[in-house]
Amino acid sequence: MKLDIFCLGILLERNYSGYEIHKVINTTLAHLRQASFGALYPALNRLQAKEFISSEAITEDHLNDGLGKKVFAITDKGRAHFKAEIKKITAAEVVNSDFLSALHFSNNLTPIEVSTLVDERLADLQKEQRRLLRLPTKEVSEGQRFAIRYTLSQISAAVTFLKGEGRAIQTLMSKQH
Amino acid sequence: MKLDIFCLGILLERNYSGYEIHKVINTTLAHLRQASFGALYPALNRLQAKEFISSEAITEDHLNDGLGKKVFAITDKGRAHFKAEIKKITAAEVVNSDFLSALHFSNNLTPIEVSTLVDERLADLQKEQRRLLRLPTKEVSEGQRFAIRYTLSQISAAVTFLKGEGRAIQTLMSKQH
DNA sequence: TTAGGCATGTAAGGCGTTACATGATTAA
DNA sequence: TTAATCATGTAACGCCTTACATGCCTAA
Repeated sequence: MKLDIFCLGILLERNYSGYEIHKVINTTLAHLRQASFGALYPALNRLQAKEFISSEAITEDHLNDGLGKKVFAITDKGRAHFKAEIKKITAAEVVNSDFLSALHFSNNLTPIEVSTLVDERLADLQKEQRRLLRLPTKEVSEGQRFAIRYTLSQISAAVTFLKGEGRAIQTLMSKQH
Repeated sequence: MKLDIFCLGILLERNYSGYEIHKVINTTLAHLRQASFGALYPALNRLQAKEFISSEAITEDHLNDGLGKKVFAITDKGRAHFKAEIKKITAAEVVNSDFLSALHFSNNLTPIEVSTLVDERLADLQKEQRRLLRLPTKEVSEGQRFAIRYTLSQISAAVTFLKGEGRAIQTLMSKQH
């Protein structure tokens, strides 16, 4: 899902400034995707150029140079565009895992490097698990709860696997050396 | 992990042509990443320019225009580069799920569209599960087995979740309409 | 007063995909 | 002979990250 469309989806809920959208994506929606400012601001400007969103300047200064806080609202045209685009999404997922690739080639790593990698991944997973568990479950849609629970089940399986087999690989790797 | 480095890792095992590397990545290593020809051939040419790999022409014709089958072999310089690069990999993973994003915003979809999406994802997961189970477990390194088993455990958890809660969401979505 | 968060934006570059272009070999 | 698979490559474009540039507001 392109960032442009993702932003429209967020603005469906309520109005946001660009800075706020960045925060929402990278904190409460971090299980779906990430977004940097360098991608986000041009995306919002494209959406506005296509009249999918409208903006209202909040701070009075810098109106000419485009700076100062702006709050965006989705337009009817934007809502229609979002509904059309989300229907095009298929179940196909793109895989690209540095962690698994490193482990696949792990006979080029020392047992210590492997176990560090596994431990770091475990720590990241548990941090993400805590984040998701802190998220509000009231006042969110069924679909939002679904995405959270799905991710939690994936994390849970990964943690279990790494705690079990992750420990075992360190012993096995040691024997190869 | 950049495609260049990934290719070096594959060539560590044995010599391959570009076409064969493409096949290996997109079939037996599909749980790690994908690669298109448009990315692969320039990557191999870059690696050769840096003397990380060497090539031997197999077919005698088209030697001048760069066409005709070539088989690549990793050099000592390439081996050293790979070992240095794989050590740099951290446990951080990038998330970007169209499937989950669509479900997050699924109040803009009909119950039928949601259930189609879930069913397609389930079919994809089960197809991938069968592929991984058919993969040889002998003659592969401990790390390779680890990556396969990790992915299988993730798929297994996803299938269980979608079969259980995935059915439930269809009922819940219907009530919202 | 200074560090950190709020706020917007541009420029360069990285890494990839899709589509196109070409041609050989092999099995039905 | 024809379709599929083998085989290599380029060009255009998409979408993103990192780094840079600027400046305000607020609480310790």
